[in-house]
Amino acid sequence: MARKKSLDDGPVLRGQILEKASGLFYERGYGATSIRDIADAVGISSSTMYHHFTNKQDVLHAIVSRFMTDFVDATVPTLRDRTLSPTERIRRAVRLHIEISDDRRPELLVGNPIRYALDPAQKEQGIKLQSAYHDAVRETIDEGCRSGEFSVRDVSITTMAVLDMLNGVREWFDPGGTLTRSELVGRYTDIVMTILGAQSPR
Amino acid sequence: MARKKSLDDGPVLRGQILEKASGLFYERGYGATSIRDIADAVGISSSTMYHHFTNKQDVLHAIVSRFMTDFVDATVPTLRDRTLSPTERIRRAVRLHIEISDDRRPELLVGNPIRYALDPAQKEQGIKLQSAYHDAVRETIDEGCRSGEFSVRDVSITTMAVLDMLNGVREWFDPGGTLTRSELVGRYTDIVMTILGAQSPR
DNA sequence: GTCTATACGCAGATAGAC
DNA sequence: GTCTATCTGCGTATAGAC
Repeated sequence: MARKKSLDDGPVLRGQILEKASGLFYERGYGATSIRDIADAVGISSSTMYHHFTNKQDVLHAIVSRFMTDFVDATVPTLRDRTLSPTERIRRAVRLHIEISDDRRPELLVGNPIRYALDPAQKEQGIKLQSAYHDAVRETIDEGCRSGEFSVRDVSITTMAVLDMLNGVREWFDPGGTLTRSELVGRYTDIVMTILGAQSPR
Repeated sequence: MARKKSLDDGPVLRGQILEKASGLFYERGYGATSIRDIADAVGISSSTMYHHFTNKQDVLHAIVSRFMTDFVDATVPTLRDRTLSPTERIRRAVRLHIEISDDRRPELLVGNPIRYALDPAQKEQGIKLQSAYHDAVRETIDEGCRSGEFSVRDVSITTMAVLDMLNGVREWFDPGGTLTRSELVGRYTDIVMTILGAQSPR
């Protein structure tokens, strides 16, 4: 207690802005959401927005950047954990990928406008983070092939196929439907293991 | 020859508008492209745009609708062709899916803003077309399972996994890269057959 | 650090002549 | 069927007081 308000409220408000902004971008799209909309949702004036972010693009970038950093931090260490077998690492990554995609769906889907809305430097940063994850998956699959646990014809193409499969889930999975998330994870883990030609299906 | 200009130019101009519009939407995004931008690209005035389309949303809808109709027309008859084995039907569908996605990439990616930019009725039409394709794939896989050609645990989930894998290609495949399109089709066909547990890799 | 007020531009869309 | 001219609103972004 007794923390100074000024040292705390800034970050807190910034977080609130990002939260409301991702929700609005998710619902209406980036282009259809105005700075005023976000300010209204947070309960501040639109000019206050410009005190915390330089412009609307910066808000988008902050959302994407934070999400992707969190995603990489959550997955890459597991994929790089040499105390686990490649099979086990991939199994865990499949679960994490699906769970994070589901937990933070708004932030994730906000990524769609990235193609147009971010400037080259911002886009570059996103691509770097994405590559860190992709590379970790690719190298794990490669390692599994060399150890004999996996068997695939082309590691790079197979990696992209697996990642696209996992990324697609966010577009159609309904958390309120009859298929539970953990069942989905189970099914997808099996499919991924089949693609990788895993020897021991368990 | 000797066709009346007035009977021909309308449709032609409409087609030109759709072509330029999909290119611009693809490059800059739907939100960042104005009616004036499209009109300038075609070489007409912005008000002429409103003679051919009721509004900007209508232009987007026309692009998406035309593309999806063509896609369904190209794939579903093959998937429903009972003179072919399920294996052969899926193989052809994989090829068509990848080739059409590549040939008409701008129109396809324009689909991204659909989530926000189209009204419910327009969205509904798109979903219906998409379902026609998805259902055809699902039923072909199901038929292959019943005939013993395929073996999967859950037909619906496997169908989504396969479709997501195929849809992902458009995001990363570079037609000018070292991997040729036909090699890609070959690799993806193999992967799909692996997922489906196809007996004869042929 | 937050506000009110406002500049400024551009977008979608329409009116009405030819 | 195409144009020129124009309306109208909204969005980003800033100035400057408190």
